[in-house]
Amino acid sequence: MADVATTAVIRRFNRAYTQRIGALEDSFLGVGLPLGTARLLFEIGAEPATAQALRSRLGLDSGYLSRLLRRLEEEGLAVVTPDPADRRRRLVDLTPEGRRRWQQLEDRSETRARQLVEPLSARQRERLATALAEADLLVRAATVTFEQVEPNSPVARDAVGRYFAEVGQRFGFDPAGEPEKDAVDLAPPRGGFFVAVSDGEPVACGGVRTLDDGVGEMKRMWVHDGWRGAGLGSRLLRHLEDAARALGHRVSRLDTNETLVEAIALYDRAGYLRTPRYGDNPFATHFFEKSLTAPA
Amino acid sequence: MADVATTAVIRRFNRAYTQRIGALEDSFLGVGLPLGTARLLFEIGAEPATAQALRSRLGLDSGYLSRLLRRLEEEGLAVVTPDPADRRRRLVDLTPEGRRRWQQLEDRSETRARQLVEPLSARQRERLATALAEADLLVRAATVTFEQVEPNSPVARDAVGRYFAEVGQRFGFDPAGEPEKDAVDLAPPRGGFFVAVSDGEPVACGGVRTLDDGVGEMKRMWVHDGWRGAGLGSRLLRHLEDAARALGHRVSRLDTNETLVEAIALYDRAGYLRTPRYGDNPFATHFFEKSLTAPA
DNA sequence: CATGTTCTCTGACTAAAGTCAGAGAGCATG
DNA sequence: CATGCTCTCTGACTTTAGTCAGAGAACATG
Repeated sequence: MADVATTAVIRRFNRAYTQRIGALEDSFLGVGLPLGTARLLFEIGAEPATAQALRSRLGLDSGYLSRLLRRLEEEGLAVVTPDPADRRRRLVDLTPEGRRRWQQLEDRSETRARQLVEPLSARQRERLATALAEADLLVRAATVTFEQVEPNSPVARDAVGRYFAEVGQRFGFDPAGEPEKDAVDLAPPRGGFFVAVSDGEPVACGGVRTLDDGVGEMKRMWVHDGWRGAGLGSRLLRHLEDAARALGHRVSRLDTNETLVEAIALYDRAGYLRTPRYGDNPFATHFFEKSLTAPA
Repeated sequence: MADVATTAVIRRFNRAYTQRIGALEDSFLGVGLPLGTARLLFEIGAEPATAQALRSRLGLDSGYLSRLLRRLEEEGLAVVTPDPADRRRRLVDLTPEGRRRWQQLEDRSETRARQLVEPLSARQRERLATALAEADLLVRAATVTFEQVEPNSPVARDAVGRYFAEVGQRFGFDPAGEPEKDAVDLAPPRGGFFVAVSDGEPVACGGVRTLDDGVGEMKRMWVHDGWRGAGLGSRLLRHLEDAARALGHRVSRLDTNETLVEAIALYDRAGYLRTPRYGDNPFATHFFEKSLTAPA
């Protein structure tokens, strides 16, 4: 029933908002380009890329994209050059004139947003910003997905690097030698590593490895601090548990440091039970265990 | 600067939200109708209407709408009949089959919304609902506009009826004979009456009349109780002051009852000063006055 | 009841959006 | 270096979306 209420609010909001802000989409109009072309221009401006990447970002047919690019070229707004690394591919970027047009789109969008809040008082604007930021966080968190990656892939190293930085700061964890072990332990066939990426930035990660036959361990669980309180941690944990089951684990263990109180609370909530020390992690002060076969 | 922050939040939200929920728009797809046609179907289903009303709701060209309607008719989804009251007009409604399709769109939208919140915990859903409801209120309030109407038009009577109901309840105001006076006092050339309508419902109203040469009075100021706290009251007041200036008023007066504490606070904030009783309104306990010519 | 107005519809367009089937260049591999 | 694969491009479409200029019926008014 909370469900029904929530979806009703969402839908009510959507109707009203898109009607009023759908106007924002119109901001793509009025720069003398048809919508599709303007959207492409905007996307290139946000991040120059290969034709292929643009196609997947915008979900376009390759023939169609080709024509749109031609049009932008003709208008002197974009340049398409062969990628030196692979000359089948094309690199697309904006010309100075194209960037000027892109800035126009930006300005237009900014103006619309300003017009929207213009009738509101400072306090109301603040309330609106707070509400939208909260909604933004929750919606992003709800739609983020966990991808399995190699532990030594760039995105994984990025995420784990942030994790190390944080635990280094909080309880002096020393990561010496750890990445090398992870590269084997947290990769198939005896482990797995997962990251959640939003807008190109890692926002959470975690891995699972096999300790013993049927016994696994969760490692490197981390959630971006701007993303805490949106349920990413428990989703991550559930995801890791599924992965552990797929690896044949019947029991899952993990350790943590007493300074990570949010993590400890999370493990408690998720049904992990305190257990005596296992292993020789000198930084761990708390140890947990959970059966993965018990009925939820 | 609060401005910049607010617009940044809005734009960040828009990008993320439309990307994820823009999916919601897709819900118009996949029912075997092109987007425009589906949108029309949806609109008819929400409230059957004349072709004219649909045209203005959706902003369509009359020739285009005509063709879209023809298409819905051919597919057996809608019926178009002459309006008995004016046989130039056409009434449009859905057939049972059309209503079934409409329900499909509804279900699809509901499903999307449910999928969105599915990964969230109950508490997070509640937070999301609260945040979106707050944003919804503020955005609606910010985009509502005041329209001048005749004091005895249906929409004005509706709004004033709600006002009377409320002040009747709060301090026993008796509206006997008032509507007849309003019909003259709050209409051009010596007055004006304004309502704000959102989704077909009046959400605020207020009028101005001429007491004396250069002296006006604000009357019937009311804000829907679901809409309080969003700044509608002060916007309404500013709007009425503009109208008063247009009528040549240099001074504006108003009275109110002590039970209406929010209204009193509003008048204080807006620069109205307490003044001795004027007129013979037996229900008024507080009297205010403000110069409309003084520099803001 | 003549005249102007309102409302819907049709015909005749144009531009945008999107699809599909190759062609051709460039790369990767055995 | 032949073969298959990947990536982009072109040509030849179809469908949507939207505009514009009347035509014709129905209403409103003097």
